[in-house]
Amino acid sequence: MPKQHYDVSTYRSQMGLGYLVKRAHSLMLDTMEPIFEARGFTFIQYVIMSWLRDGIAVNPKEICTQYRHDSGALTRVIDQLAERGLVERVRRDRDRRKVELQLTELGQETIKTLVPLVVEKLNLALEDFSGEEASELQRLLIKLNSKLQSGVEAKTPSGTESGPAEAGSAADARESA
Amino acid sequence: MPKQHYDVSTYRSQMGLGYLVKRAHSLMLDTMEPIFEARGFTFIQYVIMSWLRDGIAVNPKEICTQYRHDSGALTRVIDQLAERGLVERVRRDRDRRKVELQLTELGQETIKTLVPLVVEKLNLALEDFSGEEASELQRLLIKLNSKLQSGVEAKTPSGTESGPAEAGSAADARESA
DNA sequence: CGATAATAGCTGCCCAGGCAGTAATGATTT
DNA sequence: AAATCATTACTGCCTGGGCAGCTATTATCG
Repeated sequence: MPKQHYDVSTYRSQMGLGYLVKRAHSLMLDTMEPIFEARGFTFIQYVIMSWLRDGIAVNPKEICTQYRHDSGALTRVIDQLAERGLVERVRRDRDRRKVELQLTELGQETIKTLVPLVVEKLNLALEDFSGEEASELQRLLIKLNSKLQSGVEAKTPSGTESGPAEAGSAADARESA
Repeated sequence: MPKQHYDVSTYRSQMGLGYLVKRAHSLMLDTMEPIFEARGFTFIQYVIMSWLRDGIAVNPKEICTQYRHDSGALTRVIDQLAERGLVERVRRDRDRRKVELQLTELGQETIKTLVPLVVEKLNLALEDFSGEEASELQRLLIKLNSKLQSGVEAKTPSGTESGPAEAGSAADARESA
């Protein structure tokens, strides 16, 4: 049985992790987007270039899984970046299903100018944080993500899903009397 | 000058707050959505009912600002909830521009069955956390949000930014009973 | 070897959110 | 009181993500 960090009788959604994280995400977007918009980029475009720069990923698939982005949507973003000459798609003979993404010179220059702006914003967002607080926040988020990840993955096996879903709506709720 | 939590020369996007928060948000959605989907609801529908239950908001506007949700999108979600008889729109004479949202009996029953499931998921996500860690994560996220909020607000170009102050929003709602 | 499954990427379709504009009501100013 | 501005909720339109299906390639197994 899990720890009772939250209790049903006292739980209020405005204090829940879901809300806090959603709000942080939304605010983070609003904070960063002006940087990119002013230069004709979108946030997701920056993310992809940034990941390529850092060597985190070279295939669309890797970005999909690690950044949790839809495969189809990603294809279109890469199309945009390729059209603007920022990234290139390379087919390797090793596995011809895979596409290797590479930053062009223009792409490298671009990301090199964007990263400092992002770092500045991050530092500004954390300016009231002590070094310990900042690293603790990072550590706790990583820990949370790790746990959530395992929980999500555990639920993917085929057909173990209990409810047939739909149709029942709220009637489903009062069954346990 | 802001603290140098991140440095340009060593910054890697996979450790950045933006990524960690985005990932947490995405994973949180994936964790929670099965609860609602199996019962014919969406996450945002739950959120609205939950906020109404907790008395956090009674007007669409309040939900928009506090939950950072688009006004137009919210109208449609409320339409869905109203069609299913979960919430009602009430026009008060006090200010006929505003709509007061109320959970119907069905809505109250519904949210009463959903909240424990959410709480359970949250506790599960935090089961490896000590009490201190959990509250520290909450505190740091609130602190971060507060800082980000002020940063975003400061950039509104049009209005005089010296605090529109939004005279009486939550208290306003209560006295009209 | 051939057949089937699995993987990577792409395309089409649908839906929800972002944005701008509108109508109704209320507040403020003159 | 009239005029102007502000606020609230709603609507239409568009973009972008989620999902399912498709193709090409590779892996697995009989």
